[in-house]
Amino acid sequence: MQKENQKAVERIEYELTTLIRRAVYLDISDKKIGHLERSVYLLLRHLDEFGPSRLKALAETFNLDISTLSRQASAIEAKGYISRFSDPTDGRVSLFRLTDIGREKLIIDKKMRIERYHAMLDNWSNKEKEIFGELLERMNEALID
Amino acid sequence: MQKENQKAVERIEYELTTLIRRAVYLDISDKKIGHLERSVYLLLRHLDEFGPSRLKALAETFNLDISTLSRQASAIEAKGYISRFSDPTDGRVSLFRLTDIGREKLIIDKKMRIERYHAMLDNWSNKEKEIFGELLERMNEALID
DNA sequence: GTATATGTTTGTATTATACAAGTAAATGCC
DNA sequence: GGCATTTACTTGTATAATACAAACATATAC
Repeated sequence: MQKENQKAVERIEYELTTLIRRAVYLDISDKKIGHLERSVYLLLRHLDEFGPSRLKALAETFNLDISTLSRQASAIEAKGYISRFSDPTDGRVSLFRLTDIGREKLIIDKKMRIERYHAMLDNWSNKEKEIFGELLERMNEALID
Repeated sequence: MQKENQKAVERIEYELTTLIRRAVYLDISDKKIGHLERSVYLLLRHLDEFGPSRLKALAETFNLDISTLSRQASAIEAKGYISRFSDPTDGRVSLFRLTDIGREKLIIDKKMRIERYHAMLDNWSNKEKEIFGELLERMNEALID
């Protein structure tokens, strides 16, 4: 029993490292989904889901340095996908929110991504998809220290 | 039914992007597992599993440019984890194989990684771990174009 | 009202990467 | 059997993402 368990965990370790390599590649390559870079997609999605946010919070969310987020956000702002406004209660803080264009871009890309997943998981049963989603979510919880 | 399916796929898309971000971070951060960088770990593991390999094949395996692999392999060679030998049937080809030190390092890191997964998945049943491994493998197959 | 703390931006260095040019070896053709 | 072409790899160069540190702006505490 312990041995079975051992094998299963080894398999998860193996498959996860492989998955990360392939999925990241897919995002970078020609076959990349949609128009938004991975980092942009994630940032827009976060703002869409959780509402306006400031740099420090975004940096924590994505486990990146604030300076990195500062540049990313400026670049995305320059593209017009997000806009900056001052926190009325604290003049130091820049808050970012999705623009209409940004939301539009996000919706388009999200749709394309989800369609690609639909196609990839074509031959999976609904039950399998549900279980996979659930286990991924639990894995993600486990990944937070 | 279709709607359920839709939701499940959306969840998979969401959880996978999150998982990639977190898992990659974990590899980079202080909490990183073992001593080997992600790229080194993957390369050593590949040589261990599939035997000696040449640059071109490694580049294809990892979806990276040959020049990138050339530098990576040289760096890993300089550390003494892999060694280079000439293909006896083709003088242009450099083949790489694990050294004893490299194998040792790989085993240590693999053990640490698997232990971490064990700890993270502590409260999963064996059945859940098995299913997750299986679904990840199928996902990986689906990710190949 | 000054010292300190906080939020962000900017300067700089590092790393991973791709693409292009160069080098060495093999293959093909006459 | 020697030259042209192809193949495998290395090296030069550019770019992008990142972290860390310094600078700057605003807020808070005493």
